Amino acid sequence: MTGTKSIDKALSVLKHVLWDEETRVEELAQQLDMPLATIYRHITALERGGLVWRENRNAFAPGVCLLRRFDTQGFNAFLSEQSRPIVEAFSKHMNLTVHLGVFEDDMVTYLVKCAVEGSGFFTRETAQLDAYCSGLGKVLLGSLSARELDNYFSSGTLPKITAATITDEAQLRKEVRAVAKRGYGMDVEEFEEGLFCVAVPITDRDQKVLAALSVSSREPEHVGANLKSVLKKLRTAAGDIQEALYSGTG
Amino acid sequence: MTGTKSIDKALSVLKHVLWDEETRVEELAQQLDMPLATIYRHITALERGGLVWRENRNAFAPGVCLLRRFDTQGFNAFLSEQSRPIVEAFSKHMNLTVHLGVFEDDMVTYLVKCAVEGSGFFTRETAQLDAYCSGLGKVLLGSLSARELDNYFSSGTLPKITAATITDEAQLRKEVRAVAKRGYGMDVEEFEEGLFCVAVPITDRDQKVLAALSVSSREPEHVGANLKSVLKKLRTAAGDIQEALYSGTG
DNA sequence: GGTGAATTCTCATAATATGGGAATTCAAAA
DNA sequence: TTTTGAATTCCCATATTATGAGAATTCACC
Repeated sequence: MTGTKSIDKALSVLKHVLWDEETRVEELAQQLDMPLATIYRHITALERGGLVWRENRNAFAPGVCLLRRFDTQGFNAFLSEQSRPIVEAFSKHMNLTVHLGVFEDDMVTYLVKCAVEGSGFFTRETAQLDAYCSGLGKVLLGSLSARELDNYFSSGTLPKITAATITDEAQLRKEVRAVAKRGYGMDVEEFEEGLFCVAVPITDRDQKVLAALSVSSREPEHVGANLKSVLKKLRTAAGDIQEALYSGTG
Repeated sequence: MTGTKSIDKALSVLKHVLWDEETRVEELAQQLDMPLATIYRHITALERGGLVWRENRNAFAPGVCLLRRFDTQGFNAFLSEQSRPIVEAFSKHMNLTVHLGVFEDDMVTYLVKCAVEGSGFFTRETAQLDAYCSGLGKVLLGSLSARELDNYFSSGTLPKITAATITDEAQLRKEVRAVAKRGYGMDVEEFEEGLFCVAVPITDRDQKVLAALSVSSREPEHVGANLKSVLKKLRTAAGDIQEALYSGTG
């Protein structure tokens, strides 16, 4: 009970803010008998931590971290809403098809897809696809704990989709570890002949992987000569998305 | 970003502890680069706030407040597990039937029931019963916000079960307000002829009502001459249950 | 009842949170 | 646009509070 006064206060702000549908900050200050400046300071800290999301002037909602942990549906909705404009702008800027996906039930769920004209992709938003055969999927697999990865491998098979698809568990494990280590995943015609893909993780501020972002292309130089430049832009976009998941800019 | 250093740290402890299935406190200290004493202090604060529940030496789980907000099922399970021994002891001590119930879908869900021999009650655990005609139900109704109460009244009728059942909305609203104000609810043959019942709220440490606890009896003195004494014991038991919902003592 | 690990306690001190009020930003209206 | 009142951030001297090493205690399992 000693040495935690400010924490106790911050937690009680958290509870009031999340447990009451609507909260005027000034009323809150009165209820909790704290000066306005203090309340605002605490709210800011909670936002920065991803515990609280500021809906608007006097409505608060659970932040990314709480959604991620306690409300998968809400998290997915929030993530696609926040990332969509960034993904769209990015796709337009690159003139390439861009996907954002999360790992769910041992599959990749595509939450956002921005396709460029012409290049027919059969992926659709909210579609679930296998993880082992795409760059995006491999990034997500790379974020799993040892236990989760074991579980993944124990519950499915790895059908060969193209000549390049990795179908050997040991080899895929190695690849996934490598992807996690180097921080990006690639897919060179493993999913479809003539299709190339680069993907990076989208993390929260604590480096926990929330989703992955990929560009797909039919031109090999995107995974070859231009890889470095593509990666840089992907990472910038991923960073922008991370930012968008927290209320402040902090 | 200023004036919240300790809060930031506490929040990061919270996240690590809840987002990782298993956490050795000492490892955590290393990961977060904080001294052991500090980590323990923060964990204690989080437990005290009802955000974290200490499963055992190195496993943590969401505390009451988080369960209540984000996981109704988990909350109910937790509540019945924690309260059952207390309810049982209380029932034995009083030699009366005791119920613990929560408000869910405009009904009362009975989570724990301890009946004394003989006095046949048809309530069963996990059964859902109407709220308007029992002392326990009225306590729970008394904890609703104006909006929730409006919603309750707009979605159901108030059938007359016994001669004493309150079936008029205005009258029930008045009764519910009174119950909330005086801190306990009674039911004098409103649910069953010859059955009397006294109920008090079980709250968390922030005075938010989580559930209600009632004793039922066929002897009118329990709601008459002995009311004061019954109430006192009920409140003690309710307090004990509150305690049991937080890891530490306090 | 013994043993090693986990947890709490202690307290002087450094570090940090505090808060009143001014300054600024915001959002809705004119 | 401009106005306007409210919401939010900023500022900074100071008191308050968090800190953390190590000792003391409790715990859980043998």
